[in-house]
Amino acid sequence: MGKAERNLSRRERQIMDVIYAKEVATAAEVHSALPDPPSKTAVRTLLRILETKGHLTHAEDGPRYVYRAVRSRQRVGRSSLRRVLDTFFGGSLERAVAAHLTDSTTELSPAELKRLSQLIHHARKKGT
Amino acid sequence: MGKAERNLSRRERQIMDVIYAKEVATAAEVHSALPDPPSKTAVRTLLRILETKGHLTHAEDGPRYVYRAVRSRQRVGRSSLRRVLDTFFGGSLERAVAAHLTDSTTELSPAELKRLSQLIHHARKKGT
DNA sequence: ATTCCGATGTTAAAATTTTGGCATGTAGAG
DNA sequence: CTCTACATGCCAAAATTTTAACATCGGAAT
Repeated sequence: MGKAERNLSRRERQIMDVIYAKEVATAAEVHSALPDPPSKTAVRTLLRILETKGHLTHAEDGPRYVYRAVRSRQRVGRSSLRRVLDTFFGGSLERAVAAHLTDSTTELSPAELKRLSQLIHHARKKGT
Repeated sequence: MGKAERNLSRRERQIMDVIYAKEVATAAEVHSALPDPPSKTAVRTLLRILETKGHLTHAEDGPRYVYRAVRSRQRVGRSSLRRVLDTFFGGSLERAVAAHLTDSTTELSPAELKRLSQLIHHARKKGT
């Protein structure tokens, strides 16, 4: 998690999360995806603030705005993942994967496992 | 990330992160690990608040308190990981791992890759 | 054309968060 | 024993965050 994300307030972060998850969202969509949502007006205010701070941009879609994150999902995702690894798994991807696999609520399809396996296989070859 | 963590303020979260990363920490340690640290008094106040809210406990070590998280690192780590997967990687572990492996700042030892490989291998056998 | 609906911007009050001053207590050095 | 250093608890001020009322604008339907 980068410097930028660390300085977001709680609501701001919740909103950024919604937008990262959906890639793109209108104020109404953000509103309905928020936990304990405040009024729609309040959500719009936050969206405008986030835009002012440079975290979001919007495009106009007819009468409404469609918001999108400025920093790419890939980029922020990577640093968020790293933060989780560092904070909870001693920086180890392996430990994180182990924890995830043994999580009872996790369901991995055989296909996904296979792709994962190939991924690791590739990395091992490369490293050698 | 569970309901509990979602309701933490920015500073509270920063402090919880420090404690999860170190497993255990004194007020002074938390203070020196915080980004843009406020006064030590301010940190102690936050620690007390977090304890009141049930997120931390302390044990006495001579004259000072040693704080520790109430919810286990494993447990919170799992849900934090899941939140990152859901928010940035469409819920897919595979995509997250792919992103992590191609992250230029990532250094994985051959040994870790091997263990990772075995981990997946196991999961595949089990799933079948 | 007019009205209605739903969108946005502005602004300021309410609530929460964040901070540190001050009082107090205790272990350890001299 | 006394003094110093550093710890804690309490509390209230300062700063930030969060909220929504109100004003406005524009498109769509009657």
